Amino acid sequence: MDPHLLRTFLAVAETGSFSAAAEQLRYTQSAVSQQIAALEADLRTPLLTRRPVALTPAGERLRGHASILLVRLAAARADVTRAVAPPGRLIVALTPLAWHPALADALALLRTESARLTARLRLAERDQVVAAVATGEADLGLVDGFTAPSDPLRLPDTGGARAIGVAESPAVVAVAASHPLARRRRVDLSDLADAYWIDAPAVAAHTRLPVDGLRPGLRYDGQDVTVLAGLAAAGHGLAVLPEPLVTTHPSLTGVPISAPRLVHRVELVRIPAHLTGGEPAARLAALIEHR
Amino acid sequence: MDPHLLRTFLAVAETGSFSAAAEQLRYTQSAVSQQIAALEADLRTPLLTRRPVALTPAGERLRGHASILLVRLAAARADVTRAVAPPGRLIVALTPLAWHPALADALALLRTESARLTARLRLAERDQVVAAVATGEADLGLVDGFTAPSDPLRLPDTGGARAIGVAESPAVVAVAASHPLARRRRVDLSDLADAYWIDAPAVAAHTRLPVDGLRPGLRYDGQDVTVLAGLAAAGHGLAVLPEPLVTTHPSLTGVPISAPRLVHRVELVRIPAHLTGGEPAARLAALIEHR
DNA sequence: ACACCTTACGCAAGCCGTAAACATA
DNA sequence: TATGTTTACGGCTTGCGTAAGGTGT
Repeated sequence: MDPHLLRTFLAVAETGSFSAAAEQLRYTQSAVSQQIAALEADLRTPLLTRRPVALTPAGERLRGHASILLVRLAAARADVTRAVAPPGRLIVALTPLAWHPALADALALLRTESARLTARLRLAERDQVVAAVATGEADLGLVDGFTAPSDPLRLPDTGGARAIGVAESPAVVAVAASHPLARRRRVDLSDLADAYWIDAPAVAAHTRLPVDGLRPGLRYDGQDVTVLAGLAAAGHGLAVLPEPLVTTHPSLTGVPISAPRLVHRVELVRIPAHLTGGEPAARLAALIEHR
Repeated sequence: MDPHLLRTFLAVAETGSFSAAAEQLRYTQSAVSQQIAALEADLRTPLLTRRPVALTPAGERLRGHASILLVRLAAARADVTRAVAPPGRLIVALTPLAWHPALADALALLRTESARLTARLRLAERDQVVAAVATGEADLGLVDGFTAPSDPLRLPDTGGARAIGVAESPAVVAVAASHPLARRRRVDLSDLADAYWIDAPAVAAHTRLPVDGLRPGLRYDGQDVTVLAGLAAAGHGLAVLPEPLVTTHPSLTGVPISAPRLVHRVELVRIPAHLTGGEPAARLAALIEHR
């Protein structure tokens, strides 16, 4: 169970191909084959079926562990290595829907305080945001999701990063103004099982909505919220979105959700130990928390 | 950051000696030296001071990460490997104070149900109990600790094990019946900062009591609750213990604690995925939970 | 001087790449 | 037959042990 082997195992699992994984990791196809064979020999269990390449049940379990392990390993390295962070650096990773104008304000204030601050925002998926913070690639993270009111988000276990809620807003079903649903006062999500939904995993992990059986009609793989809103406005399907976002979009109507009780929640992700000093990241975290 | 290197690093950190670590891991002293050197070269940071051997700040941080990583690695291996658990096996790991007669009853009931069940109890420290469950060495774990009422125990992050509370009882200060304190109706822990305490880390992690400055007068390194109670009864010092335990001991008096609010709490540790079936462990968990 | 960690060096095992063999759609 | 994984084999690297060399108490 060398971390090296776990990394190539993950690559194979993700790409679904030995050769693609080899190319991605700059190995030969043969090396990947040997590494997988070594891993299977070590665990005395087949992890993948070949032709087609797919995960066995044991492989599925290993996949979950492996991704966590590799992040924690990187986090450990970052935590030990990180001696003195470059003082003028501030990298914030965030999911698209975690964006809030207040963040812009806080950043602006920060830039007036510290003369030459190089701030950088990076959009990414939720798991990648948490991983980036854990590994020190980002100094701060903002992630979002839909949960029951005041329930924490169920984030993946990754490194020693901690998350605290910083904002909650009502969740609504966003529909085109012309849509019949737009005239409803409120709606129960389970009544909409037959409707078509816009699946935009890179924007909002709709998969995690606490309602099963929602049928995706159109899939959008980009990260731009505007595009998603535009698709909904054009009548391509429904989407659950935070209410403030829908309100600012003229051709969208937000229908309150009667059940299940659902809010859009934003959480700030940070590594406790590394934000005690007066670094820009600590300052920004404080600004966001006590907004 | 090979797991191999992490393991020897931990051994050196624990033993405080390269040669002792080498002996423990069946290496030569030279190999350990080379491994530590490799680790330090990889991380570009000194982890240990030699002569005397002690952890640098970076080493301290790595120690925390390494122990978690190794447990998770073992947990991953166990989770993937564990194909079919031997049906008649049931290993329960527990901390000494997590014992409860109800556990004996549940086990007895289980043995009447399953004809040939080989049950086994293993006493260990709290972290080791969690680790044993995570790695599959134990099927079920019971850990205890002192917290505020209905607060969960702050367990170390180890593997994918989950803990749920199964019992709470009042915490009292146990003193010899002849002790002046025995006549008090109740007592504030912070008033007892000057008293002598019995430090028994293997029985109860008193270090974790939410009160600082308690001065240990006598240290007991065994795991036997009876011995600890006996020491308290003999007047060697005070000890915070669960009230039921003190009540059953004739020569001990339990003085209720007025502040801080404190209870003795027992939690059941288990791996969610592996207890869905009708295995003995799942059965026992259900019996304990719904007692 | 002694205990203990580090360095030098040789050997064995591990690991990757090339290339040929093999399997499946 | 084409695509893609496995096996065979050679060369290089890694990592341990033995033994000699430092270094602080």
